[in-house]
Amino acid sequence: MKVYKISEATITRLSIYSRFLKQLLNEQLKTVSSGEIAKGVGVSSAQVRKDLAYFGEFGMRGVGYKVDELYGYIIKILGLNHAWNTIIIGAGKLGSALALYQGFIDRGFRIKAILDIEKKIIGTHMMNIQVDTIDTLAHKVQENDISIGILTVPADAAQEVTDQLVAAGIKAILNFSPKVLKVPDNVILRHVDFSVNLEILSFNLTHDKYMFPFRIDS
Amino acid sequence: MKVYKISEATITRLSIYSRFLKQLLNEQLKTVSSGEIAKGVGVSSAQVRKDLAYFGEFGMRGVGYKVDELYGYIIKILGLNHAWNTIIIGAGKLGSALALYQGFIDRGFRIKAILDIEKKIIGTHMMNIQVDTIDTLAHKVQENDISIGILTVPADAAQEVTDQLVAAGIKAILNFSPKVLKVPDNVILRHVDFSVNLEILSFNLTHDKYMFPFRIDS
DNA sequence: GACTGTGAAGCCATTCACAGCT
DNA sequence: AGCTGTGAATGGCTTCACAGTC
Repeated sequence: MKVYKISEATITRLSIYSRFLKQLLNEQLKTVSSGEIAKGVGVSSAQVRKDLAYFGEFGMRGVGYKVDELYGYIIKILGLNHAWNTIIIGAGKLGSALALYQGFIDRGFRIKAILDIEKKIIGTHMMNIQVDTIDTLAHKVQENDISIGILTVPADAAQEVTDQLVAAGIKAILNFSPKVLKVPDNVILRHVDFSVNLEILSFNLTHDKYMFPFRIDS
Repeated sequence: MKVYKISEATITRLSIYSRFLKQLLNEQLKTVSSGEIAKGVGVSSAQVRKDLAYFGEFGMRGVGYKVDELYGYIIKILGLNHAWNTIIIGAGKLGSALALYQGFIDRGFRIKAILDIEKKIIGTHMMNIQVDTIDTLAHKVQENDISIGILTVPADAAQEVTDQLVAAGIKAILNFSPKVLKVPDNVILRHVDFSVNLEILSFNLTHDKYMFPFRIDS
């Protein structure tokens, strides 16, 4: 049996393809070629075909892919054919922005709890969820069968909250705090770092085209 | 003259190293080895040395790096030795979260304007900035010497606002909307996509360890 | 002895180019 | 003729391993 190692880049693109296909579905298109997908999302057509080929043969030679079928396959590959329960820790501006983010709901991510330590936030409502205290964390995770924790706490609280999530049996964490976190091997961790993204822009604005023609000290 | 192509991964790590070094500075540490940096941020020590070696010889064999010096070099490499003026388009929850984000201010990113189309938001204040209408965009960009646009508008408005930013002479865009944007070659574009990040977690939770042992249709 | 800087090797992802199917 | 699926080639990033320096 052939075993493929799928790169993160491939998964990222699959997610983008699926969003593009959804748009085509809304426009009632029946079939689409790898070249059209490529053009729509800004990659090469060979890349599109390679990405899909890891998972099966979804296309028809000479024709392309059936939009609805391909969309269904990718949703299944991404594991989005069922809902995921999530918990948000940190009910500040960012936490509430994420709680209200329509994109999550559209893709089957359900926010089952929002926690904070700030007394004046606790008890307020976001969507139809009441913000609760951090010490209910383990209870919430277990009671609601939560797989994914979304971290929007300040950097200095991030590792402690992470440890609590891990102890509560969380399976994956999406970290928005500007802090490198340590988790055990069996917990999946991703980091969305706003400052890093701006700093990459800063680097590119400063140096143009990623080329560094001489050493900084020369 | 040797010309290096610097990878985005290297730049990302430099940004992370600099944050770690700042922490060491606060702790009054004088020197640090590549191994200690590596441990602190979760990469290999060879990786740390390679990343730094693209830009110069900053270390002392047998000793390590002087923390304050190295921090200064990286800040300069990243182009953070001066301030960057930015504009936020979209004053919803996410836009205001970013406007108030301390991490941006700490690293020298100044928000000079916040725009929206919603009548009831326009005129309100965030930090000490008054939210203004979208049609002041070109004027704001030019008047305030703005290099970076931060996009937090809904997907269906994103390309139109992008075109306006480009026309106004923006140099770089950080896009938070779930939309693939087209910009000319001379404009730098980055995409922070919340849904994609959650969907990568979903994929990993579903398939474990990135291995795909059989085709989806087998 | 400790740690940097770096060429070489190894590994992984993307692109090429074409055989094969409709 | 058009488009997929894929082995081979290419290009790029990371790790290895060690000479060089303090």
